[in-house]
Amino acid sequence: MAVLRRQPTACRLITGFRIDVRIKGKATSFDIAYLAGVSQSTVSRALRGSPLVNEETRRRVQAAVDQLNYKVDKNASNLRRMHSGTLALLLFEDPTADDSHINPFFLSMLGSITRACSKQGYDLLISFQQLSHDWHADFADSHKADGIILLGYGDYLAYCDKLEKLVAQGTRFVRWGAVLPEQPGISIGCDNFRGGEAIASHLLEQGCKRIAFLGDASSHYPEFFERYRGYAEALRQANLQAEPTLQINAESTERSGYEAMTSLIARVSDFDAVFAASDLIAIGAMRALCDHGLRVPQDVALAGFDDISTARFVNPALTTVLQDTTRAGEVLVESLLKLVRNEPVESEILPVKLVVRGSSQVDV
Amino acid sequence: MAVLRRQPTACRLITGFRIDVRIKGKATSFDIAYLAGVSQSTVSRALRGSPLVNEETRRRVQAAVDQLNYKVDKNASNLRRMHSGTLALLLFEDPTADDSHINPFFLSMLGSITRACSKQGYDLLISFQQLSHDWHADFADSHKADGIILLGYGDYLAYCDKLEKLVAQGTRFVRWGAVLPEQPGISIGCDNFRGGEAIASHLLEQGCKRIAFLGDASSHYPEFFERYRGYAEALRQANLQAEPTLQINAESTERSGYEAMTSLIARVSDFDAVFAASDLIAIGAMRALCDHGLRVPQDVALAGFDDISTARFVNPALTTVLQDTTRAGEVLVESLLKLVRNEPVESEILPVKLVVRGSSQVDV
DNA sequence: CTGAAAGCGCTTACAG
DNA sequence: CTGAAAGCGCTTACAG
Repeated sequence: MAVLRRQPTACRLITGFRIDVRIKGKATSFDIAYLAGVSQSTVSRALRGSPLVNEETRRRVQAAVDQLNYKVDKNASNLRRMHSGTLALLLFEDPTADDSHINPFFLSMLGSITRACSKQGYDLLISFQQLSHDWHADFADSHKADGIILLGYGDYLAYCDKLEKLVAQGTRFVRWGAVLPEQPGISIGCDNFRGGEAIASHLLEQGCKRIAFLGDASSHYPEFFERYRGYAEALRQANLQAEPTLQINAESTERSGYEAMTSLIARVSDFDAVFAASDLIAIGAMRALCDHGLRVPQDVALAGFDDISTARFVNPALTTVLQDTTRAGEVLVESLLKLVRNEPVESEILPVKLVVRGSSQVDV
Repeated sequence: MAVLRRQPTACRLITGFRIDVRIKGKATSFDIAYLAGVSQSTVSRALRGSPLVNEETRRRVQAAVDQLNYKVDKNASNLRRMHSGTLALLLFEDPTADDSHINPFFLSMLGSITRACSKQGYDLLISFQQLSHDWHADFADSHKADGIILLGYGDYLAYCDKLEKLVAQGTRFVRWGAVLPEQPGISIGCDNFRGGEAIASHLLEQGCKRIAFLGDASSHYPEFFERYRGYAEALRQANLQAEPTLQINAESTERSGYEAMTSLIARVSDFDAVFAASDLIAIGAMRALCDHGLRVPQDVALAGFDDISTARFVNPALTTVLQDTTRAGEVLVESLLKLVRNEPVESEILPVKLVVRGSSQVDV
């Protein structure tokens, strides 16, 4: 009798659909409905956890689902619900970077973002982008993602107006980076200023007086700039001054750190400490110092920023600033989902922690 | 007149749909059709590059698309085409690993896989998985992905029967790992055996006689085991033998390398070289050697495997084996797409390259 | 609590 | 070369 009541489903079966199911593993909600002896609507309700479904019915549906190893088709579900259930992560790279030069810090962020997404039941779509590309239109518009997380490095000013465009077209996004007034959209970042201040204060406490800064210090790279401003502030409080000759531009790679350090050594002889704007820069700098016969920390104290996992294992171990990437990933995803749900969201600055290791402890 | 001919579209407009378009940025192919003065079918054909469309018509459609910033809805398109346009990457981790302990080598792979995917017009969905989870059913079944790339570490034997299940249920997948006979499915991997052989031969040429191996050497970890077998083969060719006391288990983290090295030092005093099964292990080992007053390479020559970007910048720079991750990513994606298209595919072993640096050059 | 039906935005035979 | 129509597999008002 049940069979007679469900003509459409029976039809599917008669036309060999069941064989299809077996072969391709593509049972539909109609097959579940047939097996459970209910309507397809009820299957859908049961699977979406609707309170309207009777407990006993729900159990029968679940049994059929298990038996056929059924999974709701995301494409159909998303299409109908006009919602993608997916967030997109755009990871920017310098145009020059090859695969192996992605900052491990971003990997760590990637891991925690992925975890945070799946905890919220969202998928994560990842795209590596050159800053120059026309990325701003790509994701949200094609309904692939409900919102975008922007992560990466590169010239901030060059992509600022793309952020404006995103805001203008109503795309939901959050970015990881410096949190400054007047920025378009929502930003989440760590407290770069206090991190820089903490490093410089620590180096001053170690008795260092001439502390070099390796990394860009301009509004093109706001995160490094904030670290620099924190460093300058700590110097000021010690009645010292940040000297332009002690600042060398570097991007966040070991190679760039090596080169910056080499050029500093060539230009200046009386520095007693180096604050590298990232751990990768610091690792390159450490190598350069060593190649030039300078000992860390006896001749030059050294500190980085990020606390990537290698920092603890270089020799000597690297003093640095820990960014809590797990928390960062969660805040990014939570903020973006609030945006998606049209709830109010604020930019947020996450605390950092100074991690002192051998590379800066002069008297050890 | 054109308006009269397109009732359905006109309807959409009358009911305020156009306002929707402006606000939500969701133009549909019907809006494009209206604007271009053609049918929606033609819009779809034009956009999918059908040869059936007149050049002039195609141009008009394109103009409308540009004007409304239209993007094809992937959910609808994929649903209709019964194809997701998406590949999934499952990255396995040890249950113990936290975010910051992901091997940079896998990041590098991730980058090149992402690039290879977008070159082929596919999206990449990423999921970090514990080996223990019920991951095998997750992706392909829910139509989120046309195929799966498996990448990661962990006990091979523990997940081998899950591979069998994947094969049994017809899921398309390729895995990165050791390429061995009798494995279920398609595997792509580097030539771990020759890599291990090359390292050991090189160390022997440097005059080393008692070469330790840091890393698992059992069928639970086939990649490390292949490296170990290569190492043992090189020793054999030099009329030496791999000694069990000189092999210490380690997983691919700096910490594990540090611990393995420490325990080797405690147990054995007369080794003159260390071959670490990965660069991370080597970096941890280098630190442990140093902490115990042993100099690299004067007292102990050291080599790793992978050539992560940090390898060049530790001090001394690390001798290692380069895996071509760019090529690896391409081969993984190409092989998977062949599988998706039901074309024949074979497992493949990619060549490696010995990279000699300071850590193993005893006479420098 | 349940079922029949409309519709999400496309693609693609089918019929000119 | 083009259009009208069916249908991909769901979700959700609507009507019991």
